[in-house]
Amino acid sequence: MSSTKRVRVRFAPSPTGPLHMGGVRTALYNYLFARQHKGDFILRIEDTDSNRFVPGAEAYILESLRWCGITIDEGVSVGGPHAPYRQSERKEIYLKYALQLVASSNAYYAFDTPEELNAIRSEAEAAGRTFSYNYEVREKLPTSLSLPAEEVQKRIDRGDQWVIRFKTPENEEIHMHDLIRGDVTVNTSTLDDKVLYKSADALPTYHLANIVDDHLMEITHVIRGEEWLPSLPLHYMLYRALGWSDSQPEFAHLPLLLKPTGKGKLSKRDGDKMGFPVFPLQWTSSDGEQSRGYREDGYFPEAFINMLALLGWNPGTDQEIFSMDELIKAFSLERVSKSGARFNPEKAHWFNAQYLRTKSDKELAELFLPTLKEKGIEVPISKVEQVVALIKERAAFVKELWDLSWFMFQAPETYDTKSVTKFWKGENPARIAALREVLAGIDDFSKEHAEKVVFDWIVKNEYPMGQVMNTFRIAIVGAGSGPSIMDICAIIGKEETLRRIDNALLRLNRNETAE
RNA sequence: GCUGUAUUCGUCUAACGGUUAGGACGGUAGAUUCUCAGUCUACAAAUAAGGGUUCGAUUCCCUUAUACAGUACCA
Repeated sequence: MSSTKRVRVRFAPSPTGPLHMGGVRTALYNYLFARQHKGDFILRIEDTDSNRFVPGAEAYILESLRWCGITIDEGVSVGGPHAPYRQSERKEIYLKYALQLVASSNAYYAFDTPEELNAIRSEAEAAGRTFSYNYEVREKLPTSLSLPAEEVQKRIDRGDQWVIRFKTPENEEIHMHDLIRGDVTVNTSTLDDKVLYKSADALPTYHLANIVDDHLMEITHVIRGEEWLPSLPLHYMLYRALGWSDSQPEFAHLPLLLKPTGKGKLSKRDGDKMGFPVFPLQWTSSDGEQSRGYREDGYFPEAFINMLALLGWNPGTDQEIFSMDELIKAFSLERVSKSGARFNPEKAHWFNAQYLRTKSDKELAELFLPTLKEKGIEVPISKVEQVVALIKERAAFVKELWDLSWFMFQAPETYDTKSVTKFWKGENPARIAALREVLAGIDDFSKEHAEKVVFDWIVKNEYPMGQVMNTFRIAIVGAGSGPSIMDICAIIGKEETLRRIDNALLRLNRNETAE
């Protein structure tokens, strides 16, 4: 188990579309494992299915990893000693190994066409059976096991299409070990003879390419999604048949990410339906359909990563907020859960709020500036910092900052009807008019001082605090929300405070409300 | 169907045979003598079911149920 070999892991997505958050988590766990062991994190692109290739998908994967702070040591985009790292550019490597397997009787040629197989499958299905290409049928179908050698050669020479299938042994127990799940045993008779290589496009299938590349690239740990667990026996047999058992990597199969409600694993549709992103970055498919991304929705990459890390793994302590460096130190495959994790968008939201409040006022002010500019507001950055300091605990996203603080930058143009009918009545307007004169007499307009003066005045006159302050708030903000009223006044200044009161007095006493 | 994997509060999870089954998100209530938000405090909330093994099972074994995955010349 313990090896002195340098740890090398790989993330091997196939470029069939945008990388979904489950894929990002797989990449993250690989990355954390590599960093923790001072090993290498390799990015390999598994594009052996030419039919499913999607332009832009590879660039998307690269940009997603970059945004998340997952850096690639070796692989597509950075190169390395085992280049190329794109399987389509390695296609001439694989045939040799497929042939080697045929030569050692671990594989055989099969000449069935996809159409023929489909026909056999539907026929079996109609009869209530399932067709499996295995030890029971391989000698009855057109294969190099049933056909005479000359016939096989003739067909190949003639240019007939063929595939090479793995010759799965009959009735053998394969004992496997998984770092997360422990020991798993499977009987080979339940398996079928998987296609390893296809002449039609001169490309291997996933299984062969994966094993060959992992071996050639000296991968020591394969950390991948649970959907691969069923093919683990095949992979074990492949390593054995190729004579590579000694250097076979260790395996860890990660639990799946499930949708927030209902059945099944998280899918692209869920996000659109339930209002949260399933992709790290925004993605527009070829048919113009757009999917939102965590980045565009305003998530901080640190928050996204933190949330993802804890979905299926836990440190065994109560700590929940982790920087990437802390994750690298704390991560362990042993503490990865065995069962699927349902994704909870509310927790993602909470993580972002946590990260937002750890940002300095200066950082947040700078992030806020573009929005202000868009609204046509030109104010010194120092004022933006003051505002942000006051409201950052109320926000989860930078984009919420404006709704939380617009009244710090401009006077209300309308007044919330509900608040007005509740408070702008009786003696309240007259009290506000009187308060205006009190405020006009204050020189030190700091929150602390001005607030003391106002409160003293209210107490002295035996006014009801709530009535006065809420009415005051209507004049300043136009609605019943926001930070402490004197905090707002201190920021907008005395002059603006008085102006807003005058304006409210004028308009509200004429009965102008939001309607 | 078959094969495999899994199963603790609504959700993410802790407890590596002995705890009043812990924490977090979300929820509810109270406090914060100006609102909303926040914050603080409190509360509600779980071992899928049934058999074993054991002095003692969330923890080990078996059965059932349920969920998920795989069952492609896709990855």
